[in-house]
Amino acid sequence: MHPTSLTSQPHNQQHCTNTALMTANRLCSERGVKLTPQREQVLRLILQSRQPVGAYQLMAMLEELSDKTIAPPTVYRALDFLVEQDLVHKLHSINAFVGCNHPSCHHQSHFLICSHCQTATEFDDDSLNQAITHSAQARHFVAKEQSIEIFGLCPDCQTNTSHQTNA
Amino acid sequence: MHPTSLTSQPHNQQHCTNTALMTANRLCSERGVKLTPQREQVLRLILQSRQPVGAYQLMAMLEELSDKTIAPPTVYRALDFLVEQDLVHKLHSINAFVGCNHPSCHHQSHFLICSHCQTATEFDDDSLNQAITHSAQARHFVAKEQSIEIFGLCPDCQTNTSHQTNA
DNA sequence: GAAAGTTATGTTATAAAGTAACAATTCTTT
DNA sequence: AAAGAATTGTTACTTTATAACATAACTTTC
Repeated sequence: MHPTSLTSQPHNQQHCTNTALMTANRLCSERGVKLTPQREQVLRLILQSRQPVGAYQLMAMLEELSDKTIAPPTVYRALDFLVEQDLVHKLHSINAFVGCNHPSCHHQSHFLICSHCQTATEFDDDSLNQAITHSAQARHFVAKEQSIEIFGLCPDCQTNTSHQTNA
Repeated sequence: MHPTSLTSQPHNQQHCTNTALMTANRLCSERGVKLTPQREQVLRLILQSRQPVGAYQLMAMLEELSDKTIAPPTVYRALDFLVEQDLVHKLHSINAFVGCNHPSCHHQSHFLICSHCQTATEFDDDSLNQAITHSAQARHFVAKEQSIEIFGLCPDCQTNTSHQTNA
């Protein structure tokens, strides 16, 4: 397993989150930007969630935790920062956010999103990257950003054909 | 050029739209579903637009044309139908809709979206499809749908570095 | 061809997602 | 301590999308 992983597998969730937060702190410090308590809190909530989380879900969680009203800009600013720093990715198809798997290097990321349990698995496949680069070049298109989201059934949910959400 | 193309290149726009509408009508009839005047109108507006169109833009256009109030569900229902029938694709990153290039076959589609002129070019690259299938399979994931959106600069906007929107 | 069923559309209201603008605060630097 | 910059708080609003129910239009079937 990647030592700086920011996302969860069904093992030691708490440990992973902590490791990821430490990595995030280190990266921000190296980059001369600030992972303020508020930003770190949002990141923690995203990391602790098994599924991608929506901005308004995060708002509700923050309100629970702080016992005061949180307005949308508070969350969106934190998210903007985290996405900017590649600590979090946005899944456009479902308007939700997930922790980045390997935030250390600036990389292209792709997602497998399970339609059944909503788990999003990040992956970064070289041949896929090459295919994209090649496709773009063949069309004289200069590619900058990408959003690659694949829906289907994760390994667990293929066998568990039942109604459980795996949540 | 593909005989059943539903999208535009900077040539005979009107002709392309008409051809695409005929194809759409044929397909719907073959499939036993109805391309009602309202649905066809929405499709026409999408086809006639050079850029991807938002739902509320379509609403405004419909109001202009019909001179009466159009409510969101009217547009969204038509869009749902058109997307369902693969006559239109939704670009999730920008919440906008584009006509499908080759609606005849159920295919995977990918998009190059120009950050400068907002033009969305649909393409369907075999090696990219294979890379995706391979990536998914390697992770024991059963892929069903996909949303592949690549942002960057289209050929025109690389040379035209200026402020014009190419619209 | 009228009654029943189905599909499509109209209408009202509201939910969900995201941002603009400005005020207050805190953190930094001098 | 004062000035400047970054962050957070607050209010209001925009944009995107859907739920729920009423009405109208097609389509069988008898």
